[in-house]
Amino acid sequence: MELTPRQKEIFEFIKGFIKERGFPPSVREIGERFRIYPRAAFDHLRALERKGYLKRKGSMSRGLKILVFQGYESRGSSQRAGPHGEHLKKEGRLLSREVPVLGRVAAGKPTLAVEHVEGTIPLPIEWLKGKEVFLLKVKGDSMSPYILPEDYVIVRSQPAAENGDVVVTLVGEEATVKRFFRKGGKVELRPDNEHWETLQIEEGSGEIQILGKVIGVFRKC
Amino acid sequence: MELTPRQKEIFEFIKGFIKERGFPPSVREIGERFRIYPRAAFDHLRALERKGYLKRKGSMSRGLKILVFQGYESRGSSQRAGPHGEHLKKEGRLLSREVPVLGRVAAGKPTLAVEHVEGTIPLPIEWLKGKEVFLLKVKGDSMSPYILPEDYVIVRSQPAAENGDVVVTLVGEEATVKRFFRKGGKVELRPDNEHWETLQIEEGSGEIQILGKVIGVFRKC
DNA sequence: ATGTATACTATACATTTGTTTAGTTGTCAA
DNA sequence: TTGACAACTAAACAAATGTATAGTATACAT
Repeated sequence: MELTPRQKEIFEFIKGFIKERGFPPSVREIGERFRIYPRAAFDHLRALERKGYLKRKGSMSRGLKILVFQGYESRGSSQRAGPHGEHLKKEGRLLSREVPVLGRVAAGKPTLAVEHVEGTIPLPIEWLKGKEVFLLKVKGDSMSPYILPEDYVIVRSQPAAENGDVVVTLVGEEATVKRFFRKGGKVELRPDNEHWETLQIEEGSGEIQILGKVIGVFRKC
Repeated sequence: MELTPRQKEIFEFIKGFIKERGFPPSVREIGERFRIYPRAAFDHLRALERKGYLKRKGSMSRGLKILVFQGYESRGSSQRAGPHGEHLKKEGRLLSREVPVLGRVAAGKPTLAVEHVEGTIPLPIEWLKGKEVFLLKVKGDSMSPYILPEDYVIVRSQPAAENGDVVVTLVGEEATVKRFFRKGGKVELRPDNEHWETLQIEEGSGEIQILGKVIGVFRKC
């Protein structure tokens, strides 16, 4: 159920009010803000409740609870409802998922051939929605100073990339993190650190394999 | 200012109430919970406000705003075995904890007086063991390229630092991330980015306040 | 001994606030 | 054209709610 522009306006005001002051606005405060009568504001609250954006608790003053925070749920999307590695909050909402940290990445295998899983780290589930993600502990300083040795990179499994993306690729036996560029028929893997050399490979030669795109960095000092 | 056991009990109830229902309790609801008269509950609210734990907004119904989220002084023990924000694995082992993301940090208060909690992010509990930790979303590029704008820094609450530590300090009204050095009687706050200037302050002048040490960085690309 | 702080009872008052009743106006689809 | 919905006005009611007045009892420090 979508909101009308007016309802959205009012919903945004309520969210902002709570964020700023720590408690929801009263019916009259909403009315004052939009120069409408309490009854009109009240009607809007009922509409917002009917559409599932908030809940009104009985007839309590300021008895509002925001239910929808960003957009909606990705309805019917690929919520990886795996049986393992998920954490439940008391209410039952998913908040984090155990993401595997891969040591070495096996050659040949598509993406997640789990030769060496060094452990797992819980990550916020919002950052993983609908994605197949793994972590990699970075060894070299080829992407310094953007990514430093010992950093964990959060990698989204995907077999292709766009110009400028930071990718994890399998060159020979080793997994490396580089910046990806395609120029004409050639693929370039550029390090951010100038002390390292750019790799140039013919496209489609099969010499490299893109494992995924770096969508985050995790540094534990 | 420490809370009495009774005040702590009531403060915990208020925090739990907000977390569960989305809005603060009324004076009478507090009274009913503890079987005391509205006036007694009201007195407790005034005590909690006087001690800086919450703020009452005028005479508005449920006009409460929590200011202090994590325990009091971390004198001695620290492990906040709070009932909220923790995730349990199916076997019952703790793996992650919801860590608050602070927007602005209030001046004056010891360490953890919080103006705006923008949300929470689950972090691996092993990284937080025995520490009092919060997150801060970085705004400027003064620590670039080590820390970039929009990065989250993981901050361990502590009132002092050692040379070379990256710290979060309160200079005037604003919280800034800089590298800390002490030389003779002067404190230096150096940015990694040369385009920014080093701040020099007399030690013990009270002009700056160390909020904590950066123990991690979180980048969502 | 006196003052201050905590923690409460009991009643009362004045708003604040959610909600009701009773309508109007405009849009848009069946 | 009829009906549903959105978006409102205007006034009123009853309940919820913050707060004041006026006290009691206990603990602790000066």
